This record gives sequence, C-alpha cells and structure tokens, in this order.
Amino acid sequence: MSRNTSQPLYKHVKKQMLDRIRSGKLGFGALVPCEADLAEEFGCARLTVHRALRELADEGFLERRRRAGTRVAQRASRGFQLSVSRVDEEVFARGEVYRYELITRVAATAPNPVASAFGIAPGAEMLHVVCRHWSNDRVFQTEDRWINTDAIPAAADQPFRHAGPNRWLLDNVPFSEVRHEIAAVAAGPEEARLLKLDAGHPLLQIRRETGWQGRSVTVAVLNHPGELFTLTSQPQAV
Amino acid sequence: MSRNTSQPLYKHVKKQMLDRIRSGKLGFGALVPCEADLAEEFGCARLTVHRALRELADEGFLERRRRAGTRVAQRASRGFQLSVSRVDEEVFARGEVYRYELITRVAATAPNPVASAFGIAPGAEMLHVVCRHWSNDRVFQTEDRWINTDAIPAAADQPFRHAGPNRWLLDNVPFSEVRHEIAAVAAGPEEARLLKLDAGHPLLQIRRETGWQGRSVTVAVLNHPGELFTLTSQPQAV
DNA sequence: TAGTGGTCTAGACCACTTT
DNA sequence: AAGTGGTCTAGACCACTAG
Repeated sequence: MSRNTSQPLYKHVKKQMLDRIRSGKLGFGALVPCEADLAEEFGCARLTVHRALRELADEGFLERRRRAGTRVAQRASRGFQLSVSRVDEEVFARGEVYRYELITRVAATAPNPVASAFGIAPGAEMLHVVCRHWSNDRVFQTEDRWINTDAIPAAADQPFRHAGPNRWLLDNVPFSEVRHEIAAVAAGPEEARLLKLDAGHPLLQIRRETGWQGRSVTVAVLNHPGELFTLTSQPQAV
Repeated sequence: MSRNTSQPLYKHVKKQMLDRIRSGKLGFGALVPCEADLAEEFGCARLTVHRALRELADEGFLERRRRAGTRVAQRASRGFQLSVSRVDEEVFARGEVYRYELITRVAATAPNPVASAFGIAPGAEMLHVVCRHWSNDRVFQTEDRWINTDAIPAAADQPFRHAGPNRWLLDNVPFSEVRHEIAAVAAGPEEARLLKLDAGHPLLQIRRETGWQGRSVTVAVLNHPGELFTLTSQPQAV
C-alpha cells in the first residue's frame, strides 16, 4: 500500500483505484467516492484525483457524470488497439529480407467504386500503383493502390520504382484521417498469381483509406497470405 | 480563428495546434514553441497549454522531451483502434435475428498447447465450451472456448444452455487484460461442418485471451465466414 | 547549468443533473 | 437547490537533458 515516491502521485491514485476495481472491492456499477473525499483520503489536491479518475474513465474503467458521480463501468468489451507498422519494418522485425517490387504504375481513370469513394468525378484520372512486398522468397503482401493526384500533385512525379508509395506518403503527407477494414477473403485468379498461391487461398486483407483535410487521398488494398501474417493487439499496460 | 466559447479552452488550443500540423505550417520534426510562449500567445495558463500538448502527444502527433522541447512526430502510422461488440449486439445491429446454440460443454483435460497458454499443469481439468452464433439462418460465428475453472470457480456451475459464455464472463468477471489475434485461415473439416461451409473456405479468426489478476482465465477462438464479417476501425474524431 | 516539460497545490467558478 | 465533475489560474518545485 505504501507509495512509491518515484511515481507521480496521480499514477499512484490511479493504480490504487484500479486495484479496488480489479479486486472486486468496487464491483460493476458501484459508486466511487467523490473527488473531494478521495483527495482527502489520499491527502492530495482534488486536481490530482481528478486526473487519475479522468484517465481511468478514458480507458473505459469508469463512467462519470456531473452530479450523479462516478461509477465502475459495466462492460469490459471496449475494443482493442492494433498496431500496424510499415511492411518493410514488419518483415525486418521477423529477421527476414525485405524486397520491394513494382508491378504497374499507370495514370488511369478510376473505376466507379473507387471514384465514388474519393468523391471525385467518374472520369477523373488518378494514379494506380500495383506492387509486391517480399519476405525472403515469399510474397508477404500485395498492394493495389489508387492515389488522388488532384489532392497530392507531387505524387504524380514519383516513380515508386525502388520504394513503395506507402513509405513516400508517410514521409510526405501531413497527418491525416485513416480508416481500416480487415477481412478474410479467398484469393481470386489475379491475386493468386501475384501472391504465387492457388486461387481460393485465404488472404488477410487490409483496406486502408487515407484522407487529408477532408479529402480522400489514397485507398490501398493490402493482401497477405493468411498463414504468413497475423494482427496482434498491443499488450496492455496499467 | 475565433474561439468557440462553448468549447473548453484546452480543446481550442489543441485544435489550433492540430491545424498548424495538418496544414503543414508545422512540418514533420518542426520545433513547437515552448509551453510558456504558447500560454502567452493564447492568453491562458501554462497548464491549459500543457494539457492540450500532452493529449496531442498521447495521440501520436507530437513528441515531447524535457529540455529538448516539443516536436511534430515523424510518422503517421500509429496503429488503429478496432471495436468489437458482443456477437449478439453485432447481429442485432445488422437488423438480423440472433440465435445462440450450445454444441458441447464438457469438463476435460486441456490439450497441451492450451494448458501451457494458461500456465497450468498439463493434466488439469478445464471447462471446454463449443457453441454457435446464428444471424438469421446462417452461422455467423463459431466459438471454441476453454475456461480456467480454477481461476473462476463459478463458471463450473454455468450451463451456458441459453446464452453464451462470453456474455456471462463479461457480466461476472471484473476488468481484465485481453489480448487479441486476428488471422485469415482456411476452414478445416470440423470448422466447415460447424459453419455449414466447404472445407477451405476463408475464415476471419479472432483469438481472444483474457486474464484476471495475472492469471489466464479463458481462451476463445472465434471463426466467422469471411464474407459475413469485416472488422472496421473507429472513425477518428479530433 | 539553464531551459524545457511534468507534476502538484489551493482556490475559484462553472455546467450539468439529480433531488 | 445542491452536489458532483470539468475547467482554469497563478504560482511553485522538480526531473531531465542538451549545450
């Protein structure tokens, strides 16, 4: 119970309260003492307690309402964080050799579903890049990407011959809104060919849509052979 | 540029700084003015600026180091948050009819890989539950779960006849550590039978390991027909 | 060693919502 | 009407680390 002086006080309070929740001393729906009382109990300022409780609420452990007070939240199912590193780093982290291969890079009129996803005219020209990412001598990921050169004119000058568009975009486009979709799909004939697999092979597919200043900038479909890649949630620290 | 008075001041500061990052006024690696200067610029207390910058750093936009100052972070690839609701809520949200079906529920000695994942003796008895979750007349998810009745004795008395173990565990086990793995796999013969699909069909597989007070409580393998289920990241709000 | 962020305090006022 | 959380201030001291 004694406080570790090398630890900020608000973290101490946070930990103590989390222990009470996890041990069951404070069960689901239980009313937590108000900030003023906890401040007195811990012998600290109310703001210190406030920060501890606010962070616990942000993490989903508590629910807070003015006047009604603070209660232990009902549900633990709060989603989870997946980390996705750049594909070359992912391969490197496995101790394997990464290789990039450009398949095609053409300016083309976007097919209707892509154009509508970008909210641009159906006939507009965009940059279409198809490439492969190898891990040793296996194809680790195929990438099929449309880039809105209207939003990012500089992309039109990039050859993407020796490095993939992902890397260039990360280094050159300011922070943005990203949406991900994860699905399991069967490889079609074209995908099977690119991945050097049989058609029907299960693929882990990541669809990533990136926007900047309210405009869609790029849509990428990334396919991995199912047996080569697994998404793992961050270990959680408290 | 004028401040919306209904918005907390620290959020206003946060938004202003985020705009400077997103517009490129502050590029990758650029040095952000120190808290004292920003406090003067915005005409507020340093703590108010501090909170805004701290939250931006927590969200990955800034990197802060004492003495060295605050800089715009280099990389946008910061992972993403997936939300997973309970399977019955997921089906309900689609406007379809949910049905639960228990397949088997037996006390059994865990196979070695499961036992070692739980860190318990190889011969120990655990509860093994297999069930199906239907969406209208299709199997939406199969669930194959091992429960450590040593850690959660009350689970041994649950029949799980009319509701799945997931729901009971959420309602009865205090907050816990959870680890997720997402993979695309081909249906084996047993999975194909349970899902009423052909063997080799692509499945989106979620493996969820839940711990409580440092002990593993339950491991579940959840399989979805690939075409029925897609994981989607939260839309991001700033 | 000086400048930066990190934490903490005591007090204040406000916003919200239950009673 | 009153009690709760949410924000804000002015000031302080400390921890870290680049110069």
